[in-house]
Amino acid sequence: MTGIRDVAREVGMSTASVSRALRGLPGVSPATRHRVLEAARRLGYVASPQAAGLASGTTRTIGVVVPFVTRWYFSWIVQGAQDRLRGEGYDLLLYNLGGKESARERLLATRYLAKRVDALLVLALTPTPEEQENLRSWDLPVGLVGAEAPGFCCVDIDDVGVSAQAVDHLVELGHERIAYVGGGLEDTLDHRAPRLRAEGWRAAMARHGLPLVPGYDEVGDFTMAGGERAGERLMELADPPTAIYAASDEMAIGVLRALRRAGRRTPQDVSVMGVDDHEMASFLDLTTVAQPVYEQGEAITAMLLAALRGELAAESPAGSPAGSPTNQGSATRRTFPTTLVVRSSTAPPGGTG
Amino acid sequence: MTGIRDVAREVGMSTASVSRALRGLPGVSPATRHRVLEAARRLGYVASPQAAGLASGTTRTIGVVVPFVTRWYFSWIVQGAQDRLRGEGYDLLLYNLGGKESARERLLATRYLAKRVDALLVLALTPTPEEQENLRSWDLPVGLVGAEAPGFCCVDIDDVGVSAQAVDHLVELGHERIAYVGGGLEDTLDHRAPRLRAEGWRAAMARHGLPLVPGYDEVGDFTMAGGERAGERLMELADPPTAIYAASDEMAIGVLRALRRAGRRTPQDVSVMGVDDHEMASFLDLTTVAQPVYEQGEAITAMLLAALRGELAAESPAGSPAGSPTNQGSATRRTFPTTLVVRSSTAPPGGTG
DNA sequence: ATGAAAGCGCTAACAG
DNA sequence: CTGTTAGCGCTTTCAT
Repeated sequence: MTGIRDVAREVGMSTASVSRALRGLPGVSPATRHRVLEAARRLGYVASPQAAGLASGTTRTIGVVVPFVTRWYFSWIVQGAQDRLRGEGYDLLLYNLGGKESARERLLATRYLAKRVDALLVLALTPTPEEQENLRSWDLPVGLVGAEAPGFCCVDIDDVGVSAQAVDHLVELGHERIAYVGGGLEDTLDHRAPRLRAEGWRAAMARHGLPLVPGYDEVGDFTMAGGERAGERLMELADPPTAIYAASDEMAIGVLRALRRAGRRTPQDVSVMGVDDHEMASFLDLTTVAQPVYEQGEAITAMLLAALRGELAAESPAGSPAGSPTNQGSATRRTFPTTLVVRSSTAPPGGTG
Repeated sequence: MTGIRDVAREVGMSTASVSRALRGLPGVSPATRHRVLEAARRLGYVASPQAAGLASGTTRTIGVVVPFVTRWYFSWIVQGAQDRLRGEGYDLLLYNLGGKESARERLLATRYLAKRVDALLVLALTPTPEEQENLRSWDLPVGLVGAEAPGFCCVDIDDVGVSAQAVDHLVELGHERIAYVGGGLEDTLDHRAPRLRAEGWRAAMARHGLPLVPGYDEVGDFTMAGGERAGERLMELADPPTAIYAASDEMAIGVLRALRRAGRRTPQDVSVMGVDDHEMASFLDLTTVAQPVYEQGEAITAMLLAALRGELAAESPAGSPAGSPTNQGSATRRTFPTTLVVRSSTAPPGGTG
C-alpha cells in the first residue's frame, strides 16, 4: 500500500511538503507541486483517510440517519444530499434506524457518531431534549429535515399548511364529509409531520365550520397497506366520507385500492387525495399536495457544507449582522413551499361522472 | 473528548488493559473488566474509529456502490445489507454513481475505497476487466449483486430464466405477438440484467417458434416514464402486440398507463407483465416474475461478513475441501429462484372480458 | 519554499 | 493478568 513516504522518496522531498503539495496548500513552488502530483499519480497514491483524519481532526464524512431507506421520501432526500456532496469530497455514512430503538440509542445518545462524522443529517425525526443536548455537545453541524430544534439547521415544509391546502381544495369542490388518513401512534410520537398534518386537518375543518365525524380520523401508518386498511374501515362506516385526505400518496394509493375493491368509484363516489407528488401519483391521476423532496435534501446538505466551511457564524456573537434569514446560533432554517396538484381523483361530491 | 487515557487514569490501569477490557479480549480479569466498562460508561467514552482503525488496520465499515438510490430494487438491497450489518458493528458507506462516470472512476479505479472500507458491495454493475484487476489488488472481500466476475462473492437471479418464465406464461395463455420492453443502450452496457433478459426473451420466443416482429423490442430505460413511452410506440405499430413483457415492474406500470391512454384495455386487448414484484405490482394487479430482493441484499452481506471473519478460505489452496457450493478462490456464488406471480394483467388474447 | 520533529488516539508485541 | 514500548500514516507546528 503505497504511502506518503513512498511519494516523498520518489521526489526526494519531505513528507510534509508532499502533504502540502497534494492538498493544494500555499507555500509550495509550482514546479515542486507538479512533480509531486505527477509522482503521486504514477504511484497510484491515495492518502489514508484514517491517518489524515486522525492527524487533522476531521473525517471528510457526513452521517445521515434515516428511519427507513426504502421509502420514496427518504431515498430522494438522500439522493439530494449525495448530489450536493459530490465533488466536495465528503463521503456519506448511512444509518438506518429501521424502527429499532437500540439503533437510535447508539446513534443519538452516545458519542459514537461524533467521532465518525464531520456533520450529521437527521431525517424526519425530532430528537428528544436529551438527544438534542447530546448532539449539541458534539459541537458539529447538525441538520434536521422535517423537524425543528433550536441550534440545528432545519429544512421543512409547512405541514399544517399542507392539510389546509388539501382541505380547502376538497371544500371548494363542495365536500363536507372529509376523512383523514394519517400515521399511527408510533408515527406521531416523534415524527412531526403526521402530527402536524392531523392538526392541520382538524384546524381546517374547524375553520370551514365542518364537523369532525367520529371514525373519520384513520390510521394508515404511511404505507400502502395501511392506507388500504384505513380505506376499508372508512367504507364500512354507516356514514362514509365523500372525500378522503391521506397524509401521503402511498397511503392514498392504498385508499384508492380499498375503494375499488369496495365497489366505490373515484372520484364519482369518493374523492381521494394525498401528499408528496410521488411518481406514482401522476400515474394514478391522484390529486396531491406536492412537496420538493429532492430540493430539501440538497438544501440541508448545502447548509451543512456551509457550516463546515465556517460560513455560518458559529455561536453568533452578540452583534450578529442582521439581514440574513432566520439564523439562530450557527443554524439556519428554511421552509419550502408546497403546491396543490389537482388531478382527476377529486371532484364534487355526488357526481355522476 | 474523553479518550482511552481518561478511562485508564480513572481505573488506575494502562491504556492497553483498558483497550483489551473494552473490546472483550481474553486476558483480563472479570473484576477489572467490570471496573473498566463501568468507568467507560460513566465517562461516556467511545473509542475513536480513526485511531483504532489506524492502529489495527481495519475500518469497521463496508462500502456499497449503487447506480441509483431512489429505485425500488436498490433501496431494498441496501435495506437487506443494513439489517445484516446491524449488530455486527459495521457501518455502511453509501456511494451513489448516479450515472456519473467520474464517480465510478474515482471509486473503482483508484485505491480510495481500499483505504476506507473493509469490504465492498457493488450493485448491478459488472466491473470492467481493469476494474476487476484493480479491485482484486485491494485484497478485500468484494460482493457483486446482479453481476458476476471471478474471485468475487456473487448473488443473483437467473435473468435469462426470468424471461423464459414470462414468455412461457404468455405463450401458455395463447399469445404469439409478444413485445419486450427493456433498457436502453446505456443500461445494457455493463448492467447484466437488461442484456440477459432481452436475450432470454429472444431465446424463449425462438424456442416456441415465434417470430421476432420488428419494433417489438422496445427501450424503457427501467423507469415508469420510459415504459410509458415504449408502450405508446408499441401501440402505434401497424400490428401491435397482444402481450407486452417489460423487464421491470416500473416499466410495466408505465406501459399500463400508455395502454389506458391509448384506449386499450388490460388484459382484454393487451396483456402486460413485469419483473420484480414491486409493492405497486400487487396494487395494480400486475402479473410479474418475483425476485427476492431484500434476501439478496442479506445474502451478499452475510458472505462479506463471513469473508471478513476469515470463514471463506482465502486464495483457496490447491486441495480445497470439496462439497461446498460454488466456491472459487475466496468467493461464493448464490443464485436465487424467481417465481411467476399471476395476477389479472395477463389473459388469453382477444378476450372479451 | 522546505524540512524536522512531535503528535493525533488508539492497538499490538513483547515483557513481566 | 497487566504494563511498556512502538508504531499505524498522516498533518502540523516550528525552524530554517
